[in-house]
Amino acid sequence: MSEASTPKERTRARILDEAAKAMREKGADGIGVAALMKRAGLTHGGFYAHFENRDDLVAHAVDRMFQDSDFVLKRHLAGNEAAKGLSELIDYYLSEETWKHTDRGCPLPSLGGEASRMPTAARQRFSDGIHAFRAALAASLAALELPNPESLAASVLAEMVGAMTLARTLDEDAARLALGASRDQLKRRIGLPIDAG
Amino acid sequence: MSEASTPKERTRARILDEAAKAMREKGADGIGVAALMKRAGLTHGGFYAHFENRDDLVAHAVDRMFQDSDFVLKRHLAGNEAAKGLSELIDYYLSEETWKHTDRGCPLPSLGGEASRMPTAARQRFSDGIHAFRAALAASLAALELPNPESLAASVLAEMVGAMTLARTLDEDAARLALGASRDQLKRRIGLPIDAG
DNA sequence: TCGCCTATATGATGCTCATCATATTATATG
DNA sequence: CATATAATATGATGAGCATCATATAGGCGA
Repeated sequence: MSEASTPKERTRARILDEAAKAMREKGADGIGVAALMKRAGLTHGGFYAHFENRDDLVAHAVDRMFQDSDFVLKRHLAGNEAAKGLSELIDYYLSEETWKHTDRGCPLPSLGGEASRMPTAARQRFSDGIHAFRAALAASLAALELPNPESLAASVLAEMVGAMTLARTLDEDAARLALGASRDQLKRRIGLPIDAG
Repeated sequence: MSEASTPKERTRARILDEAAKAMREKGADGIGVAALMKRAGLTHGGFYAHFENRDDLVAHAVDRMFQDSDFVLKRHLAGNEAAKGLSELIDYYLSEETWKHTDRGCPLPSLGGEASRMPTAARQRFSDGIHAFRAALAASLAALELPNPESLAASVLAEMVGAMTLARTLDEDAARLALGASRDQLKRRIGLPIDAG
């Protein structure tokens, strides 16, 4: 997942990978230091050679999550015509695959609500991640020559995050409906064709 | 806040009021049994005379939160023309007042992300609350004779929840922009007039 | 006023957690 | 092969937690 030069850096990256997965799946407090280190194939003692304390870990884990998110974002938006990129991104972000795999990709649906209660460093990472996501959407929307691309981008991002948040608390059938509704409405208001399905 | 007949019922209601406030503010795990009972003017021992265990408390506290939310919902939507009611609801739900007072009203922005990780009883309460919210929106949208009111209602709810979730992780200036953007875009797509401001 | 029952308080138990001091293993260098 | 240094392991400490057994207090019928 993450490459690094020294063995220690590789170990640190492994810890962060596991933390990023576990926290998206179980919440920021959902995994303790000992359990996390075990998942990384280590014991709890070595933890403080890699991080100042648990808060420091959380902040860097949030970074790691937004790296995943950015990767997906760029995979769809970059090197695609704007309309196609946006359509693909909406379909992927609001897919049943994404619904199922709570430990991957964008941290906002699973941890967005907790972000405001996190220590400053982690919270700042969320803030930066949101701005970057919104800016990427705004650029694509501007390319489509839609009016107020900045405002529309904020609105689109809000709906994407909200729809997945809600869908994840619903059972599978209700989630399917909610996700489909937001995929359709989002494409409609961006002026994209709506595929049957 | 809540009335009841026997003293014990009044005590229980007080505990639930405090739990509902504290959990919206600090997260579902943000307050322990002892601290909660102290906020209600009691000590920790009596807790189990009112609730089976902590999970039971959480489930009923979520109920209590959706009662607050429903009250606000109906205050705006009922006994108002549909257009006016929706406009007021959007303005209130996405207001800076709501942004500040994390311990009041709808639990979805603060706890929506955690809901999927809660025990079944609490999670079911969230699911019911979402359906009721969506149905109320759909009824108002249908009165406006908009196409696909059910789908639109799901989409509008998603944007409302997502916008407040994101705004709460942003600083005040960025939050103001995000909330304003979603207020405008929501009204635009519902065909409501957009007030200057 | 006396005793009963309901509601709340005290105190204890066992668990999980973050953190740290110290020991041990692994790696690299001479 | 020996030694120094870096990386991880062991074990302990103290705090906070949910839960429960038991004790006390406070209102109500006699």
